[in-house]
Amino acid sequence: MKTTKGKATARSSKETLKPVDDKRVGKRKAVAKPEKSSKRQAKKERNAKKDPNKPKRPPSAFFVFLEEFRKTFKKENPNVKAVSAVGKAGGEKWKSLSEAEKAPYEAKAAKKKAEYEKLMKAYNKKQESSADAGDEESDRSRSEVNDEDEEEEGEEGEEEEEEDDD
DNA sequence: CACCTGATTGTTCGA
DNA sequence: TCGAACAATCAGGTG
Repeated sequence: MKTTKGKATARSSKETLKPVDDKRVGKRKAVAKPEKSSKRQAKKERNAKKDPNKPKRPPSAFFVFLEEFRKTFKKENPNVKAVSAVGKAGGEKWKSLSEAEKAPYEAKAAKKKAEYEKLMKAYNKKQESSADAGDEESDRSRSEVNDEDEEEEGEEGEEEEEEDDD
């Protein structure tokens, strides 16, 4: 367990309790290797192409919020051209939001994740098919999340808590 | 000309 | 269990 540090993945317990920032990765590039430009940010799948259909990670609630925030931010700050500016402002605002406010974003992120899981299945399948292709259909049949289950705004009825602290 | 970097947090996979 | 990487963005900077 190692609670002494547990700074990372502290979310399991209570990240908010202790400052997790600390710039753990600072620039997600040094940490492990202080030197060496190990900064590979996924380029443009140009030369990557390592995986035929590697599903891109779904935008987290923060990114969903950021997307909208960027519009607003740029709208009020069309002069700002630094992506870091939006990131900082977004991050700050994000922390300012209440769970209820983040709920809609999380819900959206949750949906993306659901789709991502589906893609992952296909992705894993593809890799496996590499060795032996042929029965992918049988296995996928049951594994497949039903053929056409478009829940859409179903929303399961969660969120919408309406905290209304005001 | 093309790719990398910065900056934010969250999520996800791998060892 | 923990860490490291990557997701969008966008313009500037570098090889």
